[in-house]
Order: sequence, then C-alpha cells, then structure tokens
Amino acid sequence: MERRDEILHVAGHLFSQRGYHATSMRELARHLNLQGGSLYAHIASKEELLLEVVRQAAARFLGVLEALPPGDPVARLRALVRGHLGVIAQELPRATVFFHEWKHLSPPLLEEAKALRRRYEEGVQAVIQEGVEKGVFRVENVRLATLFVLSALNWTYQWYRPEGALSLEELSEMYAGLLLRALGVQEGGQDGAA
Amino acid sequence: MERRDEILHVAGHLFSQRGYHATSMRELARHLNLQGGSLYAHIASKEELLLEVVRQAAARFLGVLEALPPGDPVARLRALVRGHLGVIAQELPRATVFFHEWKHLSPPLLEEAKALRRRYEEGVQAVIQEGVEKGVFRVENVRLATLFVLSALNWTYQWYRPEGALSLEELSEMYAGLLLRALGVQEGGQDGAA
DNA sequence: CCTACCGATCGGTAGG
DNA sequence: CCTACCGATCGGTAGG
Repeated sequence: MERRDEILHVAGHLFSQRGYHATSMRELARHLNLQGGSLYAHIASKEELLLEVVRQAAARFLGVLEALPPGDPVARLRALVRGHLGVIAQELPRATVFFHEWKHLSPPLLEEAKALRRRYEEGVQAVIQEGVEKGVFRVENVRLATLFVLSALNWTYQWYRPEGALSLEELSEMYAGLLLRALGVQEGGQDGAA
Repeated sequence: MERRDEILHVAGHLFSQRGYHATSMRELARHLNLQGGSLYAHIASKEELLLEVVRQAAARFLGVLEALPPGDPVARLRALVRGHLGVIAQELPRATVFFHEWKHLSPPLLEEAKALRRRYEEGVQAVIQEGVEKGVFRVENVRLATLFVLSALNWTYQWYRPEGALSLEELSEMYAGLLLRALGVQEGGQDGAA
C-alpha cells in the first residue's frame, strides 16, 4: 500500500508536468526504478492512476470548505482564498491534475471527477450566496459572481509559486482584498487591497 | 494553401477537445477525408500544426489590445474584457489551445508560444498600470492586480459558452463591473455590478 | 493525395 | 517485482 502511494505521488508529478497522455507507464516506472510491467502489481490501469490523483486533490480542496469558520462571510471568503492558495502551494502537481488532466478520463470515471469538481464549485457558490443573503456581498448575479471568484482562484495554479517573491500569507491577503472589493464589500478595517 | 487552412482549423478543434497528445495524425486526417500520410503534403509536422494554431489565437488576442480605445482607463478595461470574451466566443477551440496546449511544444517552438503569451499579458498589465498612474485604479501591487485580472479572464474559456443563457454583451458588462470594483473604481454612472 | 511501409513505442498481460 | 511478450498504434517517409 505504501508503494502504491509512491506510484501515485510520482504519477501526479508527471501528469502535471507533461500531461496525462504524454506520460508513458514506462517513464513512470523508470522514475520508481521499476520495469514497466511491474506497475500493474500495484495498480489496475493508467486511468485508475489519474482518477486517484484527482481524488486526492479533491479531498484537499473539499477539506478547505469544511474548515471554513462559521459566521462572517468576509472571514469565510478570506479563509477560502487562503485555503485554496494553500492547497496550490502544498500540492501543486495534484492541484494541476485536478484542474486540467481530469478531462482525459473516459465516461465512467469522468463522471466521478466532474462530480468532485462540482462539489467544490457548489461550496464556493454557497459561501457567496450566504454573503449576499446577509447583505454583506452586493452582486447582481450570484452564479456569475461565483464563476468570477472560481476563475480568479482556479487560474492561480498557473502562476503562483510558493518559492517566489510573494509569501502565501501576503498573496492571500491581497487576493482576498481584490475579491472582496469585487463582491462589493466596503473596505473595512484592514483596507485589504488599496 | 486553402487546404492547409482547413487542416489547421480541424486541428484546432481536435487539439482543444481531446488534447494535443491524444489527437493522432490519422484521426485528424480522417476528419478531412484524407489518409494519414497525405497530411504531410501540406504540413511539416504535428508540432508545426500546434504552433500555427497558437499563432492564430495569439493574433486574435493581440488584436484586442490594438483595438482598445485611447484615454479613459475604465473604457479601456471594459473594451479589454469585451474583446477577450469575444475572442473566446468566436474562437473557443483556438483560444483553448492558446491557453493550454501550447505547453506541449518543445523548446525551439515553445519559446515563440511563450513570447506570444507574454506579449498579451504585458498588454493587459499596461492597461492596468496606466489606470493606476492616472489615479483611476487603486491597487497596492500592479503585478498582482494584473495576474488577478488575467486569471479572471483566462479561466472563462473553461465555462463561458456563447450559446448559453448569458449573451456576450451581458456577460462582458457584468464581468467588467466586477473587475473594475476589484480595481478600486467607484461605481460611476452605470453601476456595473451591484 | 495514395499505397505501403519504417522503427519506435504504447498500455497491458502471462507466467513465474 | 522481473522477463518476455502481445496487438495496436504512433509520427513520419519513399515513391509515385
């Protein structure tokens, strides 16, 4: 079971770097000092490997939703931004697979991946919906606002690198500030973005 | 030369739907009622095809930057949003390749793709920088604000479908409204997002 | 633009 | 976990 985890770990790296189809099972095996065929003592298929990586990433992102503090929509959105960026900082390969490579799954497994992604999106939508209902966020179209927030968050895996100039904390602060302003929150206290 | 354009067109569709590596030359040929080998009468390699599609998409996006009205940063940003979403609406397959599949190019060609993408990003950054210098946009970190705007714009190709509920005009209005608020613009006149 | 072909590599399996 | 192998398919070329 431990060896299987190693395989999943390396698969996540390779799938995120080169893409699912550009990664061969023999290449994966080489990174693990195995022969190509030996992988199949631990896994059933290449596609199963992809789904497992997607599941692991989904667990992290869904974990962010569960850890949100109750109450204040502003605090919840800040925690969401911090959590999302935190997963990317800690799990960039898996996060990349979650955002992209899942598309290469075929119908039976594809549905599960879509469902996991949908759950995350619904969680984000709930945070925004709640803020609107409490009169804290002011947007004319909750669905569009959700897609906007998800867009801003999801694309970060393309450019954010934790070893770069901005620390996770700094970035999260500023990013949340920008999003809160977009959601119509008056700058309170910290003056997050201006 | 006309046949080559057909090939590029179909290649853009297939690369965007299945991904570059998951698309075989024989599959591409089949969509054009050709034999696999016949493609090479018109093109040099599969990779050349990918680069060409990236170039075509880049031309559209860079065209948006050139068509921006001079002057008012708010009008410029609105035109940028409208233009970007317009390219996605009209050229979804090519846009998708521009945002994703370019990564599968190898070093010599990869550099050109990166340069094209960089040019677009710099154009967006210039719009924001200008708005900040004119005192219209208020952000503490221009680079981060640019990445934020690019993230919100770039990810739209994942979910925006022109045949959906929101017209291009409605979406562009609301999206620009959200972005302008994020950039610290006081709701002027139209009250774009609230 | 076709036929016929090249060597290489693919995911996966049998049998140990 | 290895050796040895399977049929299928890959991108690309020769020669017409």
